[in-house]
Amino acid sequence: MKTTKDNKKIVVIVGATASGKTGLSIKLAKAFDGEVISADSRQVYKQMDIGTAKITKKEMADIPHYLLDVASPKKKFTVAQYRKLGLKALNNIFKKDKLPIVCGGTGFYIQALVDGIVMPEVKPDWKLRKGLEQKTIGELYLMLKKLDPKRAENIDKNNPRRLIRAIEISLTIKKPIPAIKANPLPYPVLFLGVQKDPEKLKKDIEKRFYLWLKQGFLNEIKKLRKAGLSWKRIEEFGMHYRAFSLYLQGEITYEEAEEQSLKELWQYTKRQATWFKRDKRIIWVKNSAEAKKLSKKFLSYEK
RNA sequence: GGGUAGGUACCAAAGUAGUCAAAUGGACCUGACUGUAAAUCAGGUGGCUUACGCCUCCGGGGGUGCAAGUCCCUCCCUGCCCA
Repeated sequence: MKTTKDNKKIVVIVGATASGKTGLSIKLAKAFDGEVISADSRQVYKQMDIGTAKITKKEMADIPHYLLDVASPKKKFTVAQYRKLGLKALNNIFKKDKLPIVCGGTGFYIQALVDGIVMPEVKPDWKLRKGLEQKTIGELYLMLKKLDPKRAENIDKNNPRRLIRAIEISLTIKKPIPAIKANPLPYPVLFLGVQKDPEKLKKDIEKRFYLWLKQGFLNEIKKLRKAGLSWKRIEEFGMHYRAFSLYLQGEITYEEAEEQSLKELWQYTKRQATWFKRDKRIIWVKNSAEAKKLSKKFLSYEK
């Protein structure tokens, strides 16, 4: 089946980590002549393969993939860049008359791309941040209120990270702050969610985690270090990257690192679930057959 | 056997007479998330109740006292030190 120029559609695959999104994306891509746009905030980085469960060349089975390895782990990658590159990839795929399959676990990225958030690119200003970090959240809030009353209205007042970023943005793009407006893609989108029994999911996460370790996850971290990343930066990647950085620095034991990783991996899947739960467009499927059926139906009608 | 420190809610750990259903951290649950998102943040976590409130609770038992997690006696248990 082929999509045609005037029949542009998008399939989105979401789900928890280790739920089987990747496998499904390949199946759908093969069945419906698609190409994959990854939506994963850590797989965008080069040199982070094992710990991000990045799809391998072999697994790709010649299906083109986008938004993988597009950034240096030294530099911060943001949603704004994701959206920009994602849009480009989308057009690329449409140009080839193929079906774009957006697949990943970073709900925020998917939202930015598909539902559209217009945002100017603002690079992190480390000096600024360092200064702001000294302030209390009350002070930060007041500051933001002065700079951008509108943004201050609906920001989480207790969240220093968001406060700082908001200030940073309004300071560098000067006034007036562009109202962030939703700018959804003008194409029909099918949202598929890969569902897995929680018990099974937990087991699979664990299994995959130990596989990473066996595949040399520790070496991956060491390589990142050699490439010049600070421990602090590696810790920012979170979860097992943080836990094992701590271990390699001698701050916690290996066992503690394992335990902490597993714990945080699970907490992460719960956060993902919370995020996806509220998106009522997502149709939850239990297997690829179901997904194929739904996709077929979705793709068969003309726009 | 002697000495000593301790036994507090799922865990760790404050509290040493009233303002304690009991600080704080973790874990867990629920949730927010339109600019670091694998990040960050919020709320909840003895029982019943919409709520006011009521009941149960700080190793066991017994006291003192208007009032006890907090004081006294005793028993049990744990750590450490000396035998």
